[in-house]
Amino acid sequence: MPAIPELEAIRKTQILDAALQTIAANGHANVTMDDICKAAGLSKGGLAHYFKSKNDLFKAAFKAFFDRIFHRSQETMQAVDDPMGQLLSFDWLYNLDDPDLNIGYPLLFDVMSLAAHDEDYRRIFHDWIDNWVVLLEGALRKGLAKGHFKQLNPEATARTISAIYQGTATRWYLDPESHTTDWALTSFRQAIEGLMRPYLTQP
Amino acid sequence: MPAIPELEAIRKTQILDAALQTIAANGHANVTMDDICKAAGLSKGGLAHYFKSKNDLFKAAFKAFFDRIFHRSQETMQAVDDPMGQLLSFDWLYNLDDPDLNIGYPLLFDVMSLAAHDEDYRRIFHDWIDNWVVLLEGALRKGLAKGHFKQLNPEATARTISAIYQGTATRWYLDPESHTTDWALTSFRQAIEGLMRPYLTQP
DNA sequence: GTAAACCGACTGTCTGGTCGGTTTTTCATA
DNA sequence: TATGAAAAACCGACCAGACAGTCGGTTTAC
Repeated sequence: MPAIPELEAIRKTQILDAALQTIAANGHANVTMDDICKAAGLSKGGLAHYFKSKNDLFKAAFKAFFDRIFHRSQETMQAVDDPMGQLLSFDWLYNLDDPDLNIGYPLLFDVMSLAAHDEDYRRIFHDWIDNWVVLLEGALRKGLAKGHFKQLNPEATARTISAIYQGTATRWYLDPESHTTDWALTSFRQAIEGLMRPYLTQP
Repeated sequence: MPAIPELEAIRKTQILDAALQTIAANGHANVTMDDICKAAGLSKGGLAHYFKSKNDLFKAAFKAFFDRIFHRSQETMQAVDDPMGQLLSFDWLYNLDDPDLNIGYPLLFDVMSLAAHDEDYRRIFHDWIDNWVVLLEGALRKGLAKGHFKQLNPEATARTISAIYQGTATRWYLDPESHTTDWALTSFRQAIEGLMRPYLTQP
């Protein structure tokens, strides 16, 4: 019987947080279980009590993080009312003062490189994308319902918009010397506005 | 004295090719020197004669591949004359029958995840991007000179276009069930055409 | 003969997972 | 409330496999 009912949840998030920090700082390939143990303040055996294997832990960590970041972007988007404004509401992606992002970008790159060879990570990537798409699709449908937009395929367009965000963000994060924040902000706005122009009812 | 003058070059490309195939198939983190030795038909000592360390070999392999793919895209683009056509000439990126791409995508994801933690790989990524940008910039400058385009910043716009390609391609490759080739082709065209519309002289 | 090219057994290190043991908590019972 | 058995939580030494790099020796080319 459990000591404290919430203990398992507490320990698990403690371990997952430690794993995320360590993976983001060093890359998944350079992280050992000992590293995570130290970061989590637990012993090897203690950690094994909660996660069967390194693989299990890593997958759980990635899933947990992308869930968190999704909920956050959902909130940010819902703070905006105008559908077009919602589509453009992800400029917080380009703010490195945000601690989530310093974890999020390395993690995303790790997931992508893993997804190229591992079905489970492909699934994690897929789910993450789908979350974004559902959000953007919501804004597009709202715009259609309000009569701001016309004739667009919400899902396909949502995927395109999200791909534009990702493409711009990748460059901005990995090669900041050549891709300033100004460039990133201007780029995604111009690209998304250009993409949406044919679908606007009031030009 | 060298046995055959060209031997070193032959062996090196032989090893690099083997490394690229193996890395692309398994991911850089899952490749051992023995794997590459087998793929290259050389022994450990033989391989060591040409590359000091795993690190050296991997970096050389990545560089070699991105060089190759750059020359190829250069040729493809120069086969098109119209500047706007040149900007849209990278649809071969969305053809998985192409053996280069089955190597290229996994490699690109590996480089990005490595670049997040290693300066040398950041440089490789940077150089690769720059090659693309120079190509696209050329097309944009040509369009300006010919009077097809106006008022655009060639470098910034080239970077945006290249980011659109990359964002779309990433989705298409890693999550093909939700991102069909049709979607990819339509997406990048719509996004790039939308981006370019304000800069066109003849609408 | 000599140097480059190549071989493959060996070594030292790293690391994930295991496992016997210890501490802590719970709870039934007196 | 005291007690003690049982379960959960946790520890860390240990093991076995994997792997990069080395090195003495062999083959090949000139």
